[in-house]
Amino acid sequence: MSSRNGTEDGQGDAGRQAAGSLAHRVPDLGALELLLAVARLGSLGGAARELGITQPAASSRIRSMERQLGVALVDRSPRGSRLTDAGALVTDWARRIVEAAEAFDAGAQALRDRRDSRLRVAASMTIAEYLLPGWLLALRAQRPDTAVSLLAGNSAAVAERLLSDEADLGFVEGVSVPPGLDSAVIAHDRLIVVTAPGHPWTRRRRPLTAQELAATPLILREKGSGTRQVLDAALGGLARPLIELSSTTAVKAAAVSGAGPAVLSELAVGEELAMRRLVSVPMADVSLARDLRAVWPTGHRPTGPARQLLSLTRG
Amino acid sequence: MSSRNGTEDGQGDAGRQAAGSLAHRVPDLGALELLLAVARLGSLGGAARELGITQPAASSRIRSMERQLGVALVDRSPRGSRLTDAGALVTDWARRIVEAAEAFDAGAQALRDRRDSRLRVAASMTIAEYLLPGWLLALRAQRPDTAVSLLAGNSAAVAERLLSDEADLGFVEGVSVPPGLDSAVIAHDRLIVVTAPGHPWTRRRRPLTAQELAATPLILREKGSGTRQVLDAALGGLARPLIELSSTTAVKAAAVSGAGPAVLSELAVGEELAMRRLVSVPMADVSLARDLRAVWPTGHRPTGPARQLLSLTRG
DNA sequence: GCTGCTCATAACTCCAGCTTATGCCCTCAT
DNA sequence: ATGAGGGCATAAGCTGGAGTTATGAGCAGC
Repeated sequence: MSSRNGTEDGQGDAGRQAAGSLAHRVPDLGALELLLAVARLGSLGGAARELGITQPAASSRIRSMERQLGVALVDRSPRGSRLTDAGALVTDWARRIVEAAEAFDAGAQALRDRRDSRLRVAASMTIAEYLLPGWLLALRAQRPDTAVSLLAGNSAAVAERLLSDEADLGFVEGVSVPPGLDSAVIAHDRLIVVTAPGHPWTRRRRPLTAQELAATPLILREKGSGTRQVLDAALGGLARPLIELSSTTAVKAAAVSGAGPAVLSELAVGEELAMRRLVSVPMADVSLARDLRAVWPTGHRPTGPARQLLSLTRG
Repeated sequence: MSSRNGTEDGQGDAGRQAAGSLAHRVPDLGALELLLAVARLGSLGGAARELGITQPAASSRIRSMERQLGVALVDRSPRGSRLTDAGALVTDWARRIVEAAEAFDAGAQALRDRRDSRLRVAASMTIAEYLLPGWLLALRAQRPDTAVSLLAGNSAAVAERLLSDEADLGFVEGVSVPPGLDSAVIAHDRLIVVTAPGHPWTRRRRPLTAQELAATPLILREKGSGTRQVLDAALGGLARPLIELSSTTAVKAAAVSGAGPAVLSELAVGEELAMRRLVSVPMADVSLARDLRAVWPTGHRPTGPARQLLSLTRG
């Protein structure tokens, strides 16, 4: 498969794993970035230069990654390095991790740069969690020098920040727009009913009715949260809580563990649905759609970086 | 914000970053896992126990993560630790990275366990890249003890493995099912035309016609690839290559850099579209849909783990 | 045959993260 | 009140991984 490299590969004791949490079985970010650079540049040394390390460091790091995974990733030759078939696959999977890390970084940086940023954003939790990092990344690609600060809170907090001129642009997910603000719909979201696989509702043949939903104890966010507001409005204030939890994550975890049905934004459960950790239960007559809106103080149309960010969120 | 912790936070020199690639700005996987455990258990010591390290190690690691990010993440108190608001957000972003890492791990492990696995899967590249890791993760959740091996290749290679009994279940994306195999459609995919933002096609008011597409030099996969087959069939074998590249990734990279329009599976460009690195160009009269199919030797209906994996891929 | 690209190996340094040992704070039950 | 126990912090010492420099070897093209 290779020329002279002698990676030795598999067999050894690489078949086993079990030991060590993820961090011991998955190469760290630096190694994954290096792998992507090698894939792109076709050379260990070139990749090393790009990352500001020396060639032997890169060589050794790739080698130890191959040992860790038990798979040969690159085909070394005296005139460059190409990915093996397995390496190409691994590189694609690695790219996913790196992209998630980039989103993390964009978000974390916005969280850190509290004041004196060129663009101050206030957003509700669901948007801050699931959408904003991607937007910030896109913004950074277009304007690398724009420092962005982020403050996450509920609709009222967002409105307050905007009106006191502590933020330039806000994002909310409520049913109504807080007074004193102009808004534009940037996306749509829908609440869906989910349960763990195996729940009786997953075997229903007819969609669930609002009455049934209202009659069943549910895992819910606390009163006052955007999610809960929409649900209560749709059911006429009748939602019966089985438990009330204060974060989307906690609700998901409870639902996954089989505690009962939950109602959540479809943004929040994409991964879980794809992986069959949760199953969506069709609804018949209830409209749980809600708009996601960008908001700003009446009159103060977004300009400069705020306008640019806004334009990124459409589509 | 806290009791006595003294994290000191921000200011220092945390506002700046720029230096160091991602790996220097994003905590490593071990730290992120630790953070998730703290969030779940509400205690540093508890999280430490779960990960098999000591309490001081956990404490110090969380602290250095806070220093790295310049944000206080957990609120320490003599009776436990809770996430701060910022911490909750960071934790959600971290979960994305960890989930990508879990998919990586599931895939890598399948790649390593070449022979003597309980379930041997052969899949075409697009499926192996984008869908299989998630399925393997779901399978592992249900049957942690099932060792899976993965071999990626084109449709012909998949068919060959199945027919020579070197694989138990296959996945292909071609237009036709190779002879000797039974199949079931498990999902649908569509090829879409994409360009970098700013390309003239992104400002079109009418959808693109097949003729226009056929008349324009495109960034394409090489002849023989599943993607190219579908495109050539849809256009009547007329696709004009601007360049031919041998991996989806290379095509994407070329398109992002503005080299020209490309035709790719929508599975492959989800991230790029969301982030506005690429823009989709609507098509008028061409049907670029294709089925993704599970395949197995005629007669040999999947049983055991193969059947279970198959059931995970539907829906 | 020389030059320039590639990669590998060896010896050494350094730091991040781990451990053990210890102490303070707070709560709860006796 | 007072101890027991859970939770966190600090200090000192160890270790391994990742980095460095220095050097050698394979292959291409002039």
